[in-house]
Amino acid sequence: MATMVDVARMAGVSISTVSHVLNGTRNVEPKTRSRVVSAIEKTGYRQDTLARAMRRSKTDSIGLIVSDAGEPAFAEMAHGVEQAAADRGLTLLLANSSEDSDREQRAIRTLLERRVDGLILARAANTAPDLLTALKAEKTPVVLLDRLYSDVSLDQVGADNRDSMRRLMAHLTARGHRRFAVVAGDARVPSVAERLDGFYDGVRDAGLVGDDQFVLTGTDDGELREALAANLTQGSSTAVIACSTPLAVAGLRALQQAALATPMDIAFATFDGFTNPDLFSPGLTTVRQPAFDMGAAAVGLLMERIEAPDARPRTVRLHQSLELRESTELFSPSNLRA
Amino acid sequence: MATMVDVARMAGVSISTVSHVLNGTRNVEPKTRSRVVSAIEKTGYRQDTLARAMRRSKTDSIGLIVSDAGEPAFAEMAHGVEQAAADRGLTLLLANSSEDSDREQRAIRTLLERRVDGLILARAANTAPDLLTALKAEKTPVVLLDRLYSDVSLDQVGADNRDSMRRLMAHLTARGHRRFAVVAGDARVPSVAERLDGFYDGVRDAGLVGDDQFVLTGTDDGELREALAANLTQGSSTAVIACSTPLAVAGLRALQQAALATPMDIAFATFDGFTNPDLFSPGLTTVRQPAFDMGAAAVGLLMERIEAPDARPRTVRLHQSLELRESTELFSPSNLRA
DNA sequence: CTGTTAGCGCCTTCAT
DNA sequence: ATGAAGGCGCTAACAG
Repeated sequence: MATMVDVARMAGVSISTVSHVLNGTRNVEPKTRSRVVSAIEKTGYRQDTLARAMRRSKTDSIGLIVSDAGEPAFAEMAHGVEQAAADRGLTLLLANSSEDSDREQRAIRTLLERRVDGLILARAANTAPDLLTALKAEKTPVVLLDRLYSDVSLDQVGADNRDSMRRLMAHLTARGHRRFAVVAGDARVPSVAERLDGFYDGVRDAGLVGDDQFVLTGTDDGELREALAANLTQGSSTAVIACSTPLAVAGLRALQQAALATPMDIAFATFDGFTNPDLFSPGLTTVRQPAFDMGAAAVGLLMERIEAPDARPRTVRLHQSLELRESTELFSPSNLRA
Repeated sequence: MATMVDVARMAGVSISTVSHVLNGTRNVEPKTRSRVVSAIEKTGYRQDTLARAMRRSKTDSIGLIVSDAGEPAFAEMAHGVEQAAADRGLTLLLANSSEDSDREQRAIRTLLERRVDGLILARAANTAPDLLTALKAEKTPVVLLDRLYSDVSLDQVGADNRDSMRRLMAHLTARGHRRFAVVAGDARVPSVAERLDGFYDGVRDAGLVGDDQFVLTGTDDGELREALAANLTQGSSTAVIACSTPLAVAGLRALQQAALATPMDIAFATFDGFTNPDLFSPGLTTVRQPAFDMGAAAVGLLMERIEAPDARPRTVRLHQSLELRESTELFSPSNLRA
């Protein structure tokens, strides 16, 4: 592999001249420049990013750690991050913690050792709180993605989970629903907790009692499905809300298991469930997360943070759209009473 | 940030000793080692991967370029690559070409400049053939993923597309189907071409005529959908096969557009369509691609190539499972004739 | 407008 | 069992 020395020798100049035409960092006479350029082509020279990064102490790369690369929402966030990074000439280092705080810890360390210019973290569910404070102590800028904290002074990008759930609840309660089954999942995950807050907002808005509601939390999707099926079989709820893609799957299976048809027997809605909720029968009412844009926004905040390390940290929440479809439309409990 | 010099000074040893305890690369007396270890902890020293990589000319990282990070299949391959890489202590650099050969070119260059130890490429549809030969000239090992060549001496990991399609066809022709609509997409994509080959295999197996079949190729999903809807409205086909996730979406929409119900009016099958094809009504017959395993296998081949640069290139094809569901079961053309 | 030179932090051969 | 020192390829003063 040719180095700058080879180029310099062939062009009959010093390596600093080569460096400067490469980076456009000072004027060089047109004809020497062209000599250098043709020498670069002739030798097939390519910059060694490693040496360059070491010297400049800047790698032009960012790291992204997601908690579950298998979930469509995170895949799409990663997509957005990659795009926004590439647009800015940054390379993306991707790691997956698989919801495991140890793996997450290792990933953080690895990426930091690789001297990424910044780090975007969609943290695992069981991350120890002090990780964040440790992270703040690093000089590497960090942006939290999707899973936010209320009490941490870091840049964050999330969605308006609480408000979206409240809007969904307004829709459902307006149709007469009074008893809900919420398949929430891991309540340690902030986005889940936010959605639950929104749920109780909606319960209160409608003058209902929180204790009457069936809220399913836990990390074992199979157990959640069983518990939901049992609840549904008893006819305890008239509407089901699933809070993620895997839980939407679990929810639909529970409906099958309980032999209930949507929307005739029960209403069904999902948070961030499927990419094409309209293709289901019935079409699924869905709160859609702008995952791609969230990823892109995280890169934006990261860049701003790098520019201005001491600016006040910001939390950005993107709007989720509430898409109403047949799964919550055709049926309302009043039908039953009639 | 502490460096080895700081650690060495604090421990009262030379930096070479520090290096050797760090890498376990030669014996050091237990008590000096422990002095070094505690100095490392006290200083919070962390290895600088950049300097290390430069010196060893080995980055412990691999690059992955996918043609469309938005497609679930590629997201899942990326997931598999990440996992397999992390298991081996390798960091993943991810780039997305968005099916654009220029972006792909740039991504390759970028990753090569970052001196990845190896490169996995799911190439774009319109990649110039000479790119591959150029890539072969590089000393960096390359593995082709999903989109293979028959005439290139590189390691490759794909799926048994041709055979899978043939099996799907056997299933359909056994049920009496004679006229098919295949939503193929971009025929320049090798995996698509392989599936078409398998389709014609199946046509021949059943003693049918290829010219009677309706094969839709092209890059504009909207156009494909319209053309399919037109074909279906005329009742020209009794079974539809969609060759990718976006085309499965287009296909289902075309069915809606033509006001045809599956499986009563028409059979529908998809290659690599949705993650949970059983949740659709009716359940969708699907050839499922082992995307995660393909990604992992690519990392495996890459590692072997790095170990043995001169071994004979291999092409690995993973098995796709044919999942039969109601969308091709309940209806058969003989019903109509009866 | 161009060249010389000192490191960035680390690994590794060569001494001791 | 340990140290000294060269150099990986590059950028950025500092000199002319």
